[in-house]
Formats: sequence, C-alpha cells, structure tokens
Amino acid sequence: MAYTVGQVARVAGVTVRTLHHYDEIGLLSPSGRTPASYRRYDDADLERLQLVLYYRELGFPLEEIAAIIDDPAADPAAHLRRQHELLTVRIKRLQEMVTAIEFAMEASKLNIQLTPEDRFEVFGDFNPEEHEAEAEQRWGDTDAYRESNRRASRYTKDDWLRIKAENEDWGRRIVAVLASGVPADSPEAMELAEEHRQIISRWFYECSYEVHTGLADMYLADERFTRHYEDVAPGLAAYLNEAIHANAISRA
Amino acid sequence: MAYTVGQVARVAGVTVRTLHHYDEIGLLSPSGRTPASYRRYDDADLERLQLVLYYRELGFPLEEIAAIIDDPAADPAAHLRRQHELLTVRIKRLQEMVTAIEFAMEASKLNIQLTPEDRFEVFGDFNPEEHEAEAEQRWGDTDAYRESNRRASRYTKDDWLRIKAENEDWGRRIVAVLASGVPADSPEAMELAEEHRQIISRWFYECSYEVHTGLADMYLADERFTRHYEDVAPGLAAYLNEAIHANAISRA
DNA sequence: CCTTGACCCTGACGTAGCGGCAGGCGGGAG
DNA sequence: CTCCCGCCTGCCGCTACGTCAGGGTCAAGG
Repeated sequence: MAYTVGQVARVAGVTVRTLHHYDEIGLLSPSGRTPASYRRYDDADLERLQLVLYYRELGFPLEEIAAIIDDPAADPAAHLRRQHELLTVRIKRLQEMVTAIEFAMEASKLNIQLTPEDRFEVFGDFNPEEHEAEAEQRWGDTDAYRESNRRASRYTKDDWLRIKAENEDWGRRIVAVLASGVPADSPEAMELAEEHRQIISRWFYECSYEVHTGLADMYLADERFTRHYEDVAPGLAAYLNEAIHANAISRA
Repeated sequence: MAYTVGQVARVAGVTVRTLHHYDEIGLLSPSGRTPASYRRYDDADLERLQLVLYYRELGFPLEEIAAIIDDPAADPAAHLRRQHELLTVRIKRLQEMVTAIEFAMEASKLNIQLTPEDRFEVFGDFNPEEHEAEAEQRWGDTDAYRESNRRASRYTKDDWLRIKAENEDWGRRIVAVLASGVPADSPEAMELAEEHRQIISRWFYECSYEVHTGLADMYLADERFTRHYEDVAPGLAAYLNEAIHANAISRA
C-alpha cells in the first residue's frame, strides 16, 4: 500500500505542509519517492505517523518525539502503554480544572471572595501549558462550542432575578425541612437536594449526580462554603451534604 | 492588595517574561506602576489573568482571548460556564483517544492488522491539535511520567514468553468452562473474567472494571476481535463479554 | 552610609511548528 | 493535446514566548 502526501494528510487529519515539515526535519520521511520525486508513504510510515501524532497531542516537542520513537529500547506496545498512561494523567489534570471551575462558580454564586491561591491552585504547583493551534477555527465548527456560546450569552436582568428568587425559595424550604426534624435521607430532604441539582443544571452547567456529590463534599471541605450555609441555619451544611449523597445513591 | 511581577508569576505558575509579553500586547496590563516603573498588579488583574490562563489552556490564541474577555456581553459567570463546557468537551475527546489506544493494544495483543482508518479515526474528522509547550520539562518532573517510563521500558524475552504462556493457559481454561456448559455469570466464568482483567493490569495498563467492560463491548462491536475469539471457540466472544459484565457488576 | 544580592526595567534577537504563497513540473481524463 | 488538480521546492511570515544584555532599585546587613 502506497499513499501520496495528500492522501496521508486527509486520512490523518493534518495538512500537506505539516508532512513536508516532518520530512524536512527528518521526523517522518516517506519511505520512497516516485521518479518525479513525489513522496510515497507506506503502511510503516503511517504507523510512525500515528505515533508522532499521539505524542504531539500529548505535548511533546517534535525533536523529542523523534528521540522517543527512534529509541531502540521501546517496542510498539511500550509506546501504547506510555501513551495510555500519559493520557490518563492529562485527563486527571483537566478534571481538576473542572473542579476548580465548579469551585469558582459556587463561590461566585454565594458571593465568596477567592484568594489568589484559590484562583491559581490548579496552575500553581505544576503547570502543563497547553496551546492548541487553530483551536478557534476548529472549536468553532463543533456543536459543543456553539452550544457553549449560546448558553454562555449573558442572562438578562430578569433571568438573574428569577435565579435569585428560585434560590431563595429553595433556601426557605430546606431550612423548613431541616427545622422540622426529618432526617437528611428522607424523601422530603432528598427531593430538595434533587431540586438543588436541577437549578444548577438549568442555569449553570450540566450537573450530574457525580458532580453534585462532589459539590456537596466541597460544602464541608471548604470552610467558606460551610460558613455560608451555617450562617443560614446551623447544621445546614452537613444536612445538605447528606441529603445530596442520599439522593444521588437513590437515583443511581 | 498589590503584587509585583515576580509574585504574580510565582502564584500563577507562569514566567515573568510571559507577563511582560501580555503587557506588551495589551492582553493584561497591570493596573499601575511604581515611581520606578515597576509593574503593580491588583486583585482585578489577577482575576483577569485567571481567565486568560484558562482560555489559554483551552487552546485559544491570545488575540482571541482578549476579544472574548473584553466582550462586554459576557459576565464572569458566563466565562466560567463556557470554560466548564469546553473543558468537558476536551475531556471527552481525550477519553476517546484512550479508547483508541486500548483498541490498538488489544489489536496488537491478538495480532490483528489495523487499517489506516482505524489508526487515525480519532484524528480524522475533527482534529483538535494540541501542543503543550515545555511539556517535557514539566512532565519530566512528575511521578506519573517517571512511572510511565519505568513501566514502558521493554519487556525481556522471558517476560513475553510468560505473558504468552499465561494467556494461553487462560485461553484453555475459559474454553473448558464454556464447553462445560455453565452460564457466563457463574462463579467459574466470572473468576476467569477477573483473571483476564488482572493479566491486563499486570502486564499492560491499569484496567478498571469500567475499562474492562468497555473492552468487552469492543469484542462484540468489532468483527475482527469477534472473529479472533470465535476462531478459538464458537460462542466465546459473547460468553466472555457476558462474563466480564457479570464480574464487573458483582465486584462493584 | 554603603554595599550586596535579589528583583525589576526595557530592548532586541532567537526558536518551534507550522501557514501560505510563488513558480514550476506531472499525470490522467476527456 | 489540453485542462486541471495535485505535487514539488524555496522562502517569508506568524505566534508566544525564551533568553540574553545592559542597567536601575530596594531592603537588609556590616
């Protein structure tokens, strides 16, 4: 099987210029040329290209990619294993960023001031810069991006008033339930936990049961959130935490 | 609260040069200067920097970040919502890559040839290039990277022989169990499913129950895997799939 | 009061990883 | 034979900084 630059570019989702570049720097030279000096890529070249693209996506500089791939002490399976581990590390990192964002959203909802350390914790200690060339153009093409733009467009003043009203109404009801003495895993408390989740989903972001319990734990782990709820009613933070957990388990 | 460049750089995990650059291009100019023309950043500047860094990590070019942030039609909460959605999209994308890697590993374990389309499916139709400047230096500092390097170092010939032997032994036993007529959710079948999972974890990569069931579904979804198992014994692919699912459920 | 060392300033040049264009050859379909 | 699309080789441009160089600044200590 032999392929031209154009064919390779199409299937691999890169530009011809990129393949030229990789040839120039010796990262991926086609295994042959036609008499007219057209580049001819074979299956082994494609396999190498696949490795290159994965390592590139993982953020390695091209020069180092060459070193990794040409390392004679690494068979194909070793590369797959390594990439698998690197990918899971990256996913973990992005999930931490998501948590940080959720933290910031809760803080802004409850009018809590963030310290610089809070703000940059996720970047601070070890900070994998990422660029993503041409991202806009590409993200611009995805549904998710459009969706994001749509939902991110500013709420009207009316919306904010409604959010505030819904929140306050919910607040009064959970305080009442707490005061009534029914346990946190009672249907009434769980129903209010569920409503809490739906308010977030409707107005802010898709809040799964998993995310929701994460949030609940945040209410106990960070004293500012704890205080916010404790100021509303003593015992509310723990009560809400328990109700959210109970609700998540019962719906799963 | 006022901060010097150095302080800001440290807490935000960027270099001083980067802050100089952002000042030069007007992306983030400190709100003040000392008489000696030292840059002075305040809390609002830090808030802006946080936005910049998140969008940067999400791959937007700086010029566009400026446009997004300076858009008067977007309040702080809107940014958080947008970033939350973009992050989840990215995580999904990386998870697809992980699945693709797992697919490739299974293929290589079973000696199945991949077509170029298989190889690049994950890049093909929509391809979010990612760079991650200086990643190596930073990844180089993490435990995960070292761990990855350690485990990815080539197996010895003896290792391969042991893997092969373990696999064949396991194969004989599951064929026997299948032939004996006990159901796929019997303790015997489930035990062999569990063993299958542990072989992968020991020799290849951390294989959670979730990943394992994903793999099992692949055995049915892709005819090449199906055929591989069917060639060993008719009905084995489906039997193994069911046993893996049953095992995952019972251990959860 | 003066020094020392850590920190800050402003240029200015260098680099990676391509994008994009110019100018020209090749090849197969009609 | 001609068209048009695809390929070739330069070569210049761009982004997001890294990395000096050459020189002020500020607080602590002798």
